[in-house]
Amino acid sequence: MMKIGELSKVTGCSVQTIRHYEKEHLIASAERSEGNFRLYDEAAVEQLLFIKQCRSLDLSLPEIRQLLALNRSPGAQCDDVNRMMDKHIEQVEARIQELTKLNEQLGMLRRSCSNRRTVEQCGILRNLSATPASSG
Amino acid sequence: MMKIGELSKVTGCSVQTIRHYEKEHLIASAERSEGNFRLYDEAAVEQLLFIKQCRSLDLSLPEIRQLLALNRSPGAQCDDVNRMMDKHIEQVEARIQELTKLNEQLGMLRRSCSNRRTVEQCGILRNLSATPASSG
DNA sequence: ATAAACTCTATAGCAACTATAGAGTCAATC
DNA sequence: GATTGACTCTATAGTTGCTATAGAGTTTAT
Ligand SMILES: [Zn+2]
Ligand SMILES: [Zn+2]
Ligand SMILES: [Zn+2]
Ligand SMILES: [Zn+2]
Repeated sequence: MMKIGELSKVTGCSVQTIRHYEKEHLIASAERSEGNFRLYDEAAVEQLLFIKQCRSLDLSLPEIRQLLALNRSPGAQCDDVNRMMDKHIEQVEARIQELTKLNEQLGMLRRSCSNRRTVEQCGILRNLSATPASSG
Repeated sequence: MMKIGELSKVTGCSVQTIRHYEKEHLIASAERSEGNFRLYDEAAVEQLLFIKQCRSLDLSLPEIRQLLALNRSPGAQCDDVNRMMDKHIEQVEARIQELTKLNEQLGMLRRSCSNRRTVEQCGILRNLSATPASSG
């Protein structure tokens, strides 16, 4: 059994993050030592690494909670997992599109200014001030 | 002079958002009526539209505050504006790259499961559980 | 006995809002 | 003139996934 500091080192999650996950019910309340310190075993390490892996894929804590629940009910079908992943992928792709469009607009705006002008003639500020044209 | 509700309608910013911008010093404290209602003129409309335009480009409130300050000091050079825009564009591009990579990983993961399996054999959950391989 | 290193709980902060509660204002109707 | 309804006011809490802090207790070493 290890204390929270060691679990933190082993998994690369900060101590506060681990406590945060406990509060959010992503990991079970740990056993406690006589002095009220949290005690963890190998299963906790694995679960925390699972969570970390999910977070690196930008899955939300509620999504991870759902995956963990499915993981615990082995009779369940994969459909739920797949639906969630599809939705998540959709959102990531939508965000990429948004940002790509944004990037184009920023590029155009940036090109409207050359250095060594004073702000009065600044194309950037002028374009920002202009009433936004119809988006066509 | 108009009250906050009309300013909200004209600009498409919510009433709370307008009050929030005031608290954050993006717009000046408005004049008040006898009954303590905020009163706005056309200049307020324009400034709010400027802010809205900046927000649609994902500029942060501090960045917008800086642009507004530059806008008010006409002798200033464009360099500051440009530096900020370049940095902002950099960050947007970095985020796009991150998300694109993420999207690839999610796609691979998603393909590791076909429907109508039970969770025990689920490729997604198994891959999430596996200790993350070196990223090569 | 004392210090260092660790842990505990509870709370506040981040970003840019959104939502709510409880109270006050204003114009119109009965 | 009392009441309704629409509007506004301030202050506060919630969103997301943490991070940082304060103040106290525990453990280990000297
Ligand atoms: Zn998601
Ligand atoms: Zn310029
Ligand atoms: Zn920025
Ligand atoms: Zn599956």
